[in-house]
Amino acid sequence: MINLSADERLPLYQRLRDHLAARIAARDWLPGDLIPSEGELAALHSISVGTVRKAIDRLVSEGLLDRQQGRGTYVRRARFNSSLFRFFRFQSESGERKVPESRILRREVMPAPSAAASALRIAEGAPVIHLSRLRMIDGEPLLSEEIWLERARFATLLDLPTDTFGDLLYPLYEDRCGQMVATAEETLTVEVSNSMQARLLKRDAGDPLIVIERVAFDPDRQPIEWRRSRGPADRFRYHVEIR
Amino acid sequence: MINLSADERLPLYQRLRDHLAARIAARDWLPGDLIPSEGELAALHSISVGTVRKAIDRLVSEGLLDRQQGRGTYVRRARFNSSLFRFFRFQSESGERKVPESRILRREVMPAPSAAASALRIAEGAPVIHLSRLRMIDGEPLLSEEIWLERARFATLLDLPTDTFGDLLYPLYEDRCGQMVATAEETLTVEVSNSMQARLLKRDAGDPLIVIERVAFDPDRQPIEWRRSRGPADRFRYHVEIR
DNA sequence: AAGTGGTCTAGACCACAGC
DNA sequence: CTGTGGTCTAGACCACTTC
Repeated sequence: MINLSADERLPLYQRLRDHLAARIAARDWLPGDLIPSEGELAALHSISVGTVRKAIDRLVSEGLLDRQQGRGTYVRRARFNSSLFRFFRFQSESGERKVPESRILRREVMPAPSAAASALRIAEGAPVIHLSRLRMIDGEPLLSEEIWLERARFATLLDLPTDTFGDLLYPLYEDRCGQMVATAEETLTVEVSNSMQARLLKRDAGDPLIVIERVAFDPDRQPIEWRRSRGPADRFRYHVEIR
Repeated sequence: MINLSADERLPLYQRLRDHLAARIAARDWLPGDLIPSEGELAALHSISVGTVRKAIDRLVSEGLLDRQQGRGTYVRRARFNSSLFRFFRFQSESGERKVPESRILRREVMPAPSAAASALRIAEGAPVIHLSRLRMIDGEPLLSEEIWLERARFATLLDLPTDTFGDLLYPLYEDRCGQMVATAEETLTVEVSNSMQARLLKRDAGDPLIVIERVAFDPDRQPIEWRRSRGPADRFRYHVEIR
């Protein structure tokens, strides 16, 4: 039997949820893996199957797990197709969505600026990796991104040539740094572009930009990445359902 | 005992969910009302409490019900305090949120323009009520709204002086027209203001605007209102959680 | 003290996947 | 056929609200 160590005042299913989330975060099970069956988990922790079900229900609704009747319960593969598809429309919507091309413009280690430090919950001035990146579709620039990562977690990124990063960062984080993005929070605002941003995005200075600030969390709810992306507002479109 | 009539192949909790949702749509219980306790519902339909709980869980996660431990389960009040609070920030965030003042600038009956007709799923040119409305906080204009309503449903609005409409339309729809808004869909884009919009919102022509197009649905999922609102982009802020 | 929702258990049976 | 998740039951005890 394995102990659920967390705060005893919390309900059992909550503690099991946290325990499972931690095991996923620790890459005990990788995305796509089958986790133990409900019965096995119940026996393992000496709790009832109903309680295990409730913990798993939570993780499914949080998007970490995926049930399949008759087969079992899987760790879900992270599929953040990036903010691009949620927030921007493309004229070239001819059928399939393409993954936008990415170009890393800059990579440096620096002391964490205060906004990045507070988003990542680390000390101001602690060493971070800063990336500048431009994302394009059909050669047209759509997002200019500034990305901050705690150096301790992502040191292996520094050994890799930036032109081998590929078009998506999150798979790179998983493969190279063992860091998995599970959820994220984004805040959108509108800004007027300065001349540098305008040049990057091939717009005119003074044109409106959408600014997307994102904090990405691992399955343990620790913030691991902070980024600020800017894209031309004329391409922006966002749809919500409210209830 | 009351029969859950729906398709017998569906799980019991699903059929109960549908039954309860229908009773809410039929205004059997009004927003704010206490529904019968879990035990009462179980006895009423001769099913077990666990099954009732699961049905109620669904409705809670769909936003139709609201549980309060020790008190009971309530029909959730539609609290669309307008897009204002979801999409805009206020400097005067000192404590409580105020309901913005509203001024109806214009009310007319007209043939439905094609965008309104397709959103409301009525014939193009069918008679609709068109309202223009300005929403302000502390005297500062924040949203300029154009609203379209099917005349058949909302005819009673035409008998009411517009200066008695009050600051919120949805309570008015409920009280005067028996029309209840349950859900909505919104699409956000960015536009550059023309001189008329700029004057209304006290900005300069050419300043960026957030455009919010909303279709509001009744509990039966029929569209009942279409509106297009414009607000100054410098006040815009939107937060999403992704998973 | 009585009534409500919240947690937890133990077990039955069903539906589906895979051998 | 076996093992998995999905549905449903019946009942215990806890935590909170109200009177």
